[in-house]
Amino acid sequence: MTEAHERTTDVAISGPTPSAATNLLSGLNAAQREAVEHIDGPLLIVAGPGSGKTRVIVHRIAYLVRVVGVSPSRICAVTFTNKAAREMRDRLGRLLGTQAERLTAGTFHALCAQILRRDGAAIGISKDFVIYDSDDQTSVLKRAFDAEQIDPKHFSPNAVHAAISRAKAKLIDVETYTAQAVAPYDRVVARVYARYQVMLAQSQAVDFDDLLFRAYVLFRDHPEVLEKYQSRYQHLLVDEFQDTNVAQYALARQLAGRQHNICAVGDPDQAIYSWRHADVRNILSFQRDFPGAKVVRLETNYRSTPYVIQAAAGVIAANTQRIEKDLVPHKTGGVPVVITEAYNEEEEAHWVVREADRLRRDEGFRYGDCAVLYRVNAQSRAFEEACLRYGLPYRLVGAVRFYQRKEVKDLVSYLRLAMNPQDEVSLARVLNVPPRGIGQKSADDLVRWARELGVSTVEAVHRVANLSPQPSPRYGERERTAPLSADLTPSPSPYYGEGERGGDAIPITRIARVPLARFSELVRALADAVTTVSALEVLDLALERTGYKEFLLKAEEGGEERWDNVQELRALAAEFAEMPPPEGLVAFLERVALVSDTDNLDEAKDGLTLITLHQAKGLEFRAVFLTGLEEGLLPHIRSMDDPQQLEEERRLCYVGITRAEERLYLTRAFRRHTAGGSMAGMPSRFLKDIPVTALTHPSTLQKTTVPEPRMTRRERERAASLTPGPSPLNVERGGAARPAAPDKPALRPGDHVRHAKFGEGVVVSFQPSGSDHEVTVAFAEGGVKRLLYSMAPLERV
DNA sequence: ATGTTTATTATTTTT
DNA sequence: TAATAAACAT
Repeated sequence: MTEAHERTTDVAISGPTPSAATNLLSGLNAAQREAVEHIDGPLLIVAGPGSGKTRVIVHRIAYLVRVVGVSPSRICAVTFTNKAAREMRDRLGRLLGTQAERLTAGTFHALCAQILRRDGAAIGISKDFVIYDSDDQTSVLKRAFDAEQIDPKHFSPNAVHAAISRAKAKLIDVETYTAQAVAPYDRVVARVYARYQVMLAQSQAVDFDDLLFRAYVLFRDHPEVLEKYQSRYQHLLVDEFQDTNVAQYALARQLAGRQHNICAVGDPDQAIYSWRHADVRNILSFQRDFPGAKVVRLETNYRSTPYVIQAAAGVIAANTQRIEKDLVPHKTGGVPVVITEAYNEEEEAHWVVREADRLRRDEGFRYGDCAVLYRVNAQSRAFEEACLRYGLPYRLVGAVRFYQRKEVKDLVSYLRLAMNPQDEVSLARVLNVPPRGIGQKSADDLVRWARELGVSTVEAVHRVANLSPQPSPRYGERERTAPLSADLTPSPSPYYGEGERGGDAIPITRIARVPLARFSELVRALADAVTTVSALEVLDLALERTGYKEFLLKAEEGGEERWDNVQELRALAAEFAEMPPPEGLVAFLERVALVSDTDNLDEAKDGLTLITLHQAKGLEFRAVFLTGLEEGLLPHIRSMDDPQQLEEERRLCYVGITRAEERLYLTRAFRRHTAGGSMAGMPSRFLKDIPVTALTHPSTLQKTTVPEPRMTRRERERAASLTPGPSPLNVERGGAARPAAPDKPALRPGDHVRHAKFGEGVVVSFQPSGSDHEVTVAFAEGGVKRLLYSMAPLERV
């Protein structure tokens, strides 16, 4: 590559910079430079939080391209989320321009889907295979239990599912599993596993785990295919390496080939997905499997203040199974970490929301600079309610996932069915949606009949439809028919057999024939459309022919909103309109299956972010509220009896703390509503590992003291009863309870008010609530709202 | 085929 | 407790 060419493609160079190399290395510290400049052979980057990891990755790729002369199309970067892949490409685009588009960047799953789509035929995978998500998996599993006559009350389907998933993540196939299964429980799992795989094959489906497993098998059994990819990708990069599983690591090794140009980036202290079979030991294996690997440690933290770093270091240092790693703060100054206790989760939420509002008002923060982190999704509720009450905007991440919504799944199922009518899960889902007179009874009969004939369910649908060339106009009329088996040639089913054979003939006359005939027509029409029109048009055809819009809007419960979701899906489908008929739909379905909701976090909107600790990985915020620091919640009760899991909880806490750039608040509730009652929880053990020096600041009134975890529950109760006064809400704001907003006159029911956001309304009630007043207002538009008097932007009209 | 009652079960969830 | 699924009755 010539110097002149580099100049023209590099948007980052604008001055008289001597060369691409100097330019790409400037502004990097010594360790970062070392990582960027390493070209040949294995490289392991151990990158602490906020150490400029992404910057190093992006610069290293740019360096390979611009200085070493590697074509971007010969570099493969594997990330853990689609969002991370997109970010990487975007940032690379700023260094390389349009060239960056030729880089392969994606998740392991997306990459494997692509490989299997292209070369899966070698191991018997159809080009039209469908990807089953966890809901789909559950429904297959249910049928597998049924077929194996295993009582789901006896063996938890969830546990069996987890066992199968774990096996796949460890590259254990059905045969091996069966051979190893000795204990009665394992034998049950083995049976279900076998049946489950057969059912997936029958539907031409693969699940998430299969994407990895099958790609591995393809490479293992077909060296010529592997060779193709090995020679294409000269350089391989794996991000978030600490959270890869055995299958993913095996794939990485296969792809790295003999050249061993593999760069793994990770941080063992941030390994938080072992429950999804990630194995931190991959980091240790890396150095064994790639002897002579260069190891670079990035330990300078550019994100957080020294106070935050101190707190983080204190927490993580208590882990025993750990490679010591220092975090050196680059920033100076800052504000101490605040620890606070609220009486219950409601007050915890109020306190947090108020403080976030104060940061915005007094300290130049935006709501979007603040995030509330919690261990379990259930905690989000209190914060959501508090935000609503204060009229504070918020962004709730990943609560109801877009692609899990009923309406979206329904329509996606129609598209999948259009593409691949063998897809049993999708067929079962849409058979009677919207209701078309095919009830549970008819559906069951249909499926039983299909089994008996050894054909797929769609095939059975078509056959039923053909039974009556001129469908009787009156549905439900029972007529005698000629024996069905005569022209239907039953054949022994490879999947269902024995038990069902020789039983009574299925009373096919009772099957809702007319609706089935119409459904058969619909499936045919959709299947035809697949090859002739775009994904969007297929979707619109499905919408039109099913009357889905009317169905949604009629089914009241938030029909409008659900229709909006459909529109959103249409918008996504429109993005694939350019592609020729079958590929567009395939690509669309793949995107739907492999894209997570976190990707759609709307960063444009200003609002307090409510997010789980797991989802917060990789993000950063100026102010972080790490909530629910109680024994049983963080660490979670289900992790408390296992030292390994306990260490993971600690890492989770560490991840949370290190999201903070400037402000860190650690909150807990003395009492919390949990399953069936209210429990007083002890302060989290992690709190006592936070050095006092991170908490104290001479000029701050630190009302809350460092927690005393050794106090018994009784003592706590007593202590609480002795101080019934001000809630922590007021503690920070002057120490004593004070009447809320004394400058405002009280409101009375019947008063007319105007709210900044909700418009005009009438006061319904005005009642004291703690140190404040709760105002209930009926707004002309926007319904009845409960607001906190001191907070709500209300004025009397 | 639909609404009503009872039963069940409740970590995290990048794909 | 509370949310949802399955079973049940209408």
